[in-house]
Amino acid sequence: MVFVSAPADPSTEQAAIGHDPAGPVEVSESELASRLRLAVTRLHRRLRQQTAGGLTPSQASALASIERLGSPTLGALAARESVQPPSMTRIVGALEALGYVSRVVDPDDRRVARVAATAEGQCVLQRGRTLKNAFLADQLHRLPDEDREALGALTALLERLVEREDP
Amino acid sequence: MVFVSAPADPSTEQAAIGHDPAGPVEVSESELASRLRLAVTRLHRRLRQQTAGGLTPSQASALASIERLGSPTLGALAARESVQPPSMTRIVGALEALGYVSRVVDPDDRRVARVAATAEGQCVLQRGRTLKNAFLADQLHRLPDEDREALGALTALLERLVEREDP
DNA sequence: TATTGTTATACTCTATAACTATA
DNA sequence: TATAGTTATAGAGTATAACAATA
Repeated sequence: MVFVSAPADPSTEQAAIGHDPAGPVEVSESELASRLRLAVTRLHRRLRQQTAGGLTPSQASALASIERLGSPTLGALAARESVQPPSMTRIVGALEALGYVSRVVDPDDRRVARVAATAEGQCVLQRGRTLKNAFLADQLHRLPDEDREALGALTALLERLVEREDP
Repeated sequence: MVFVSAPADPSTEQAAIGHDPAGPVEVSESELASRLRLAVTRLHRRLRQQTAGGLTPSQASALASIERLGSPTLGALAARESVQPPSMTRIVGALEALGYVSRVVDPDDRRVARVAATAEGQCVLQRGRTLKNAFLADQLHRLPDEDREALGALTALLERLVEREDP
């Protein structure tokens, strides 16, 4: 059982999540897939526009993965990010130019390039600075508390969805 | 209160949402915004790859909005999709070439172009055909039931988030 | 003159193919 | 010969600026 909204007060649940006054709805897989796909497409577009000052979405995502993975090889990073190696070369190149990551040739196998976040890169990550969160954070701020909490739980779900290996 | 799995390491994450042994986690707005942004970026990338056979994400999204709005003007559609008018001109042009929408000059104000889905376009929408849902539908199929239900709620939330007027 | 949409152009992100260097 | 990464090139998708048609 998942508590989407505060379970103690079911009367607020309808108001919080979705528009359907009939309450919880059976959602078919394909319809849900379709809606989720559209929502992700649009939200991504909105987020892409918040370009001023920070990293691009790809850069931010890669930087987060770099820190999480430690010192991944460029290939491993590309796989993790669902991107081809040449694309990752460019992304990492940009991050390197910004001073947020460093490239180190692996001593054991000199074909391999390992990527690590610099101190400055870690700063950027930790502070979540990028200004690009402003729009989202503002939207989240306006949500009812239950919705925001639910969104936290469900974002974790989204994350798992993306991180599955089998594409 | 919502019980959220620790976002730090998905490989150790629990199967369903509510059972993190570390206990409840407070989710700050900015951290949540950051995680949601990354998740959306990555998921969008994954979905973008399912290109075979169907519409591009932009086209699918626009087509869905066209049907929902009835016969929107091109400008209204652009606003709804968070895209500039020139971009929408291109997207609609592609959909028109595919035979899924038709452009009609508004008789009252001949500057205005109204866009409507053709019968074939509505077919495409209804059948949710695009093959591109395959990946997502498959992933959803593997989720525990509770998670899938929760995801339905999340999607509704996401939709509302995107549809807000103030950018 | 103001507004709606289009055309022209450029930038970002990503992909595939070909190449370099190590192994 | 096989592998890791890079360079070269091309194709989406979107943006801004300049333009056309209409009001």
